[in-house]
Amino acid sequence: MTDDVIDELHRRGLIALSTDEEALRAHLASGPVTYYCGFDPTAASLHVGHLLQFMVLRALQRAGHQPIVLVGGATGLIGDPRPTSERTLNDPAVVAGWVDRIRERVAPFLDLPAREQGLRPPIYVNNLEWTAPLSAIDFLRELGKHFRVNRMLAKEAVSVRLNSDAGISYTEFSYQILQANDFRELFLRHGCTLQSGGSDQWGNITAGVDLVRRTDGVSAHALATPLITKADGTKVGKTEGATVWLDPELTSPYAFFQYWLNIDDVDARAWLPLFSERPAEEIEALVAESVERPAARAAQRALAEELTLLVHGPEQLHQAEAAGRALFGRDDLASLDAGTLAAALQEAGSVTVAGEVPSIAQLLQHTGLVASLSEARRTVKEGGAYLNNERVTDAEAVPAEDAWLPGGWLVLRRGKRAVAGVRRAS
RNA sequence: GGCGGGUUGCCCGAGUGGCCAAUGGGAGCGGACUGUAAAUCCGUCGGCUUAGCCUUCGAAGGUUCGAAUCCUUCACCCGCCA
Repeated sequence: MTDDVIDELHRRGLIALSTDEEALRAHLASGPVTYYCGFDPTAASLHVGHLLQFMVLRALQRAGHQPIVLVGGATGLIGDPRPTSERTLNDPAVVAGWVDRIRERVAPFLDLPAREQGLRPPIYVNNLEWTAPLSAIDFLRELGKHFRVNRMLAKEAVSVRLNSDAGISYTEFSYQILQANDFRELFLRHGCTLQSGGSDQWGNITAGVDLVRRTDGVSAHALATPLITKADGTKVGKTEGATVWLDPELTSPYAFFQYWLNIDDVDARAWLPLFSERPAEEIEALVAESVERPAARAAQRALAEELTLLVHGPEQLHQAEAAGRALFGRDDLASLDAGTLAAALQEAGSVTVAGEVPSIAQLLQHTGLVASLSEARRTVKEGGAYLNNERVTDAEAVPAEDAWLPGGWLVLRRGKRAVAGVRRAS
């Protein structure tokens, strides 16, 4: 049992808000604490933004505490109020599918350390278990009585929406009650006394702390991570307009690795302590290195390596790294051996063609580098399409016979970074 | 239930009968510069068999030579009143 988790979390910038910190320190020092963090299934997978929550969960687990991972099978059906507009309700069967898929992907973050370092294995729960059986009468009598509408209206997420054109539905307004009840259920079932989450969840989290105190007379605790932002103000966890997911079927380990490798210097330095579990001195050294020789991208590389390893494992990391070297290295493509090329292109994404060879515009579309033929033609016109590292000038042209590289491959590239392979069926 | 306002391309937001595939901003994408950065500048930004054609302005009908723009009905959202 180490008593400096809070120090570590502070050092890494992972605490934006917390309930009485001295009380929390004392609580953590008094013995293993059961804590939880919830994830709502609003998509088939979690993304880079959720990764931050696992950093907190892991740090607490390393300190000897008992993690609970909650997947919101119930709350995912209701929808947490977003500041912009009302959410579209998802089909219950779809949400149930997402719950399973997310739970599968989440395992390595906490199960692996439990197995390898003898830490406490996580408990997995789904709030549908206790929320679905809740009747309207119970909801209103047992839970509703503990909530003052005045306070509920004052919560940031609600007040923003009340003042917007979109307004807020009763459904989403009720969300905080459900999340508060989760905390209480976990307290009753598992003795859970600490909840962590993003600072955008703070209103919901404190609603739970309040509920546990009112109903059970216990002072529960809460921690919230800061909202991470990018230096340029754009959304975190997006690239090429697409979300960077943790599920390899949605975002390949190669693309995941590339995402981190490409974040800008300012962000890389700022995010290193948040996302890296390296010792403080090592992180400082990497930041210094990044300032001194930004072009080497030491901070980006460290993040890419550490997180790809964490999310996808050593084998995938190795392949993602090798692919990046092959595709962006100085070497002439034709000089790469067939095996290296094939492995790299399979990582990057590839399609196989049989029979008559399609035009370059069609190949760009087939590989997913562009969404439509119009976009393919536009890209060529703008000088952004490359075949084997040579700029393409005619979108309708068919790749020449001698363009095929060893192993029957073509390397298509859009812009500087988006690469895909085309293989000829033998 | 009554009255009023609204629904436009990824987002915000102009547009009130032809000059509208639809002003502008943001995001995205490409190029130049670089470091597979950032900032900046330039270009682009519905689709297709691309000097042309097709489908878009909540949905369905209608008026008109012609509609995002006018009329009718429906759906949804917002506000005020009951």
